[in-house]
This record gives sequence, structure tokens and C-alpha cells, in this order.
Amino acid sequence: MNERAIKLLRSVQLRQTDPRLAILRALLETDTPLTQEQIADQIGPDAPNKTTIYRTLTQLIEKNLVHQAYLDDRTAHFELAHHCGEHQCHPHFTCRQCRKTQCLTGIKSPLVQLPEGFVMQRQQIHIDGICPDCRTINKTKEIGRV
Amino acid sequence: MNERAIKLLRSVQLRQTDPRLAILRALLETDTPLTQEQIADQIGPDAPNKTTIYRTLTQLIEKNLVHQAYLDDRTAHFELAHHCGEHQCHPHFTCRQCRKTQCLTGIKSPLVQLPEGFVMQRQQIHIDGICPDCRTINKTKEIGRV
DNA sequence: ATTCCACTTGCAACAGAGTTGCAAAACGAT
DNA sequence: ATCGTTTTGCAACTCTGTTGCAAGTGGAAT
Repeated sequence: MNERAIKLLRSVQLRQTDPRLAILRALLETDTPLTQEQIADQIGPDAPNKTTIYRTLTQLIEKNLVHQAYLDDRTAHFELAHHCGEHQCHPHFTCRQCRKTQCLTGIKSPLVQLPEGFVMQRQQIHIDGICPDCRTINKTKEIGRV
Repeated sequence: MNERAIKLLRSVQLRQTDPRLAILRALLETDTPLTQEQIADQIGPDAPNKTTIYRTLTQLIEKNLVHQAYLDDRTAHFELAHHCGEHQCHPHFTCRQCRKTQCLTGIKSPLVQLPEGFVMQRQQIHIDGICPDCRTINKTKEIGRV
């Protein structure tokens, strides 16, 4: 992971620093969009200051290594952009029950046909519903009740 | 507009109060998702307190009259749900240049095919790019430059 | 290896959106 | 008109994210 983080930083000509490597490692290790706080938690007690995390993420977004996902809990989530196509990020799914969000990277979805005059730069899809885990739990409960 | 606002409140058994009617009128009068602040501005100097606006919107969401749209400026936007299908809201378009958001109500877009085990409740699509107005302005500038 | 300077970091203080507790006011059923 | 419940406004607060500034660091040049 560290190798890949170093490569990523080199590829966009950013200086190699501990905070940046730690943040990239955190993003590389997970497959869900993370908040600043989740990134800090994942790094542990030596996590960089939150200001540094935000500033680093902003730089990585400018370099197009990271995308920001706006989900439905008014906190910005960040993820590596390596699964995204030119005009479309993968869809996100948020479970209404357990509130967890996951990326649906395996799915292809058509781009919306925009009316005359609009230029599309990026399409994001956000779905909410019940995830398989919660659904199974619910079913089990129902059976128990009968 | 006031008639419709009154009807809407009746239909969900909420007491008829000035703040609620004013908020509903504001939403009925526009075709873009509004923030709390925009709702207050549109109502004018007699706008209800922001706490009241938020609480009212929360109630209207519970009654399913209003939807919350999560756009990319970390402020919640609200709109009437009357253009939305069961599993899908209309897509939203935000212009990167003028930062305005509009609803694309005329457009139909297919639902994403979720993997086995997921249950979809609502799909939201958010697109950003350049809106027709800004595109025209840009073109005019280019011509001027040549 | 050392020097040097631009780039980075951490801290503290701040800004803006949204929430909560509580007392006062208003709705609407009787 | 009365009365209990619901609603409202205010102030104080929480949380996410930002800014200014001084101190620290990477890495290119020597």
C-alpha cells in the first residue's frame, strides 16, 4: 500500500510527507467513501491534524486522484477516483437502516440524456434502500415473530 | 398558491399556521431546490425563524410532501416531492460556472440494476457541467477573442 | 553532508449550517 | 370563551469545515 501511495504522490508531483502517505494509505485500504474523521480514526493516534487532512484532500481532488461524494449525512466523503470513468463515478448505496454507504463499482449505468444546450461533466448516482445484511436480519426477525 | 398550500397541509393533517403556509408557498413558487436561507429570503421580512423553517421542513419530509436533495455545496436543499416517482426523483443539474442548480423534470432515466440482495427505495441522480446560459456566454467571449 | 527556501503542518480561533431546551403564543376542538 | 396540545421564537449550543500564522520539513543546489 505504501508503495502505491508513494507512486500516486510522485505521479502528481506532490512532496512526499507522512501525513499525505497516511491519508492515501487509508483511502487505498477501504472501498467506501470516508469522512475526515474516519480517515483520522483509521490512521490511528498519529493521525494528522484535521486541517492537514482537509487540505491534503483538497490537493488530491485538484490533482484528480480523489473524488468527493456528497451523501446524505451532510458530511463530505472522500474516495480515490481510480474506479471512475470520465463522466461518471460509480453509484453509491446507503442503507437506511444501518446507515452504511458502499460503492457499487461493478455496475454500469447509462448516462442521462441531457436537454439541448447542457454539457455534462460528471454524473453521480446515489441510491438508498436496504442492504443485504439488514435485509437478512429483518427476515430472521420476522420468522422469529411468527 | 395559497389554496394549494392549504390543501397540502390538510391532506397530511397538519395544523394550518402562517409559517407553514409561507414555506409551502415558497416551495410551490419555484422550480429549483431551495435552502433554508433561500426560503426565508423568498418569504421576505416576515419569514419565520430558521428553527421553525427547519422543523417545518422536517415534518413535511416525514409526510412525504417534501424531498431533501443533497447537492454539492454542503447545504441541504428542499423541494416539493410532486414531480417524483416512487423510486426516483428527477435528476438535478448544477452548473460549475454559475453554481445554479435546476431540476430536470422532463427527463426519464432508467433505474440502476442493483446486485442481488439490495432493496432500492430511492435513486437520485446529480449531474454537473455547464448550463446553456453559461455555455452561450462562453461562446460569445470566444468569438470576441478571435 | 550542509544550506536554504518554498512548501507543509499544527494550533487556535473562527464561520456557517443545523439542532436543542424552554418559555411564550397560537391552533382548533369542545 | 376555555383549555390542552401543538407550534413558534429565541438563545445557546454542536458539528463540520476554514483561515491566519508561526514553527517545522522536504528536497534541490551546492
